[in-house]
Amino acid sequence: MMTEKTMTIREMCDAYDVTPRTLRFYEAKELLFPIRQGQRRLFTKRDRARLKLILRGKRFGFSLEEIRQLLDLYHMGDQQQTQFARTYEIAQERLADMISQREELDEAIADLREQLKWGDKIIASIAHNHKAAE
Amino acid sequence: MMTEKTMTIREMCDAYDVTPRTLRFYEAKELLFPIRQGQRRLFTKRDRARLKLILRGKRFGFSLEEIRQLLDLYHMGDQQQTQFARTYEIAQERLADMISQREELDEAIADLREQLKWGDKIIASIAHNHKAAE
DNA sequence: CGTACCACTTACGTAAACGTCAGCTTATCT
DNA sequence: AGATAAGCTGACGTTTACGTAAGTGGTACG
Repeated sequence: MMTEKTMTIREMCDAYDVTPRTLRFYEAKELLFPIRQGQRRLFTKRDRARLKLILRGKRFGFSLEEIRQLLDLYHMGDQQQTQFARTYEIAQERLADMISQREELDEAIADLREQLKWGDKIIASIAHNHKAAE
Repeated sequence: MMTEKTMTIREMCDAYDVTPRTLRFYEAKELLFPIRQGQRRLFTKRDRARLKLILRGKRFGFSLEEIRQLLDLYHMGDQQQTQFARTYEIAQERLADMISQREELDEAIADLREQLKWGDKIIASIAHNHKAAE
């Protein structure tokens, strides 16, 4: 049982391509909970997992507040079950969101592929001008 | 050939669930180009198509500026081909983005489904407490 | 022991994406 | 004509998600 490999703020920044400010900001917003060694922050495996989810959430256009709610679900080992039902609901909504988002994404990809095909034709017709053999 | 059914700003707001301010803002940012009848804006079919894409883009976490570039592609029937190559590149990048986002989304959905399964177990164990038959 | 480096806190600044309010037209109803 | 409603143009306010700078504290190195 390795005693929890922690990382400094700079290691985190390098590993996840974020700024120190960002990590401190996330801590202030209670998205991360690095432990302290004196003043210094030490990020645990748990923080790293959460950060990954945060960054992923952002790419999907979720706000940090929405992400925080999601994180509560992903973690809630120690939480009271009082609010469990509510969190569970939220999760199901999010799941539905994601699935419909995926459908939309599929559409968008198809659309864009169409456009590109159209673009290919144009390029071909332009290339036709200075058509050197081979 | 119906002479282009246009819509007022309010009709647009109702149809797409946005505020007037939002539509004016998008016009200012050159995302929409409603025609004018005196002062009033009249939104054409083209504007509606663009708005749909804008809203979709937002759900994917694109910025309005990124969306504007995408829109340029979707439309460019009248554009000069001078910058076509560049736009084409951008489109390909976006396509790649979307595809990788789609993969991530699959992952996220799978993860969340796992969590929910786990949640089901908890709910079951809670329900076990006040287990009234039927 | 000086200084170079990291990290920390506090605080003000900023870009994006609208919200909100005031004051002015224009069209419509009565 | 007066009132009501819809729309318009500034212009300033707000929230989110950080950036940036100023000043402080620990510590490792020559």
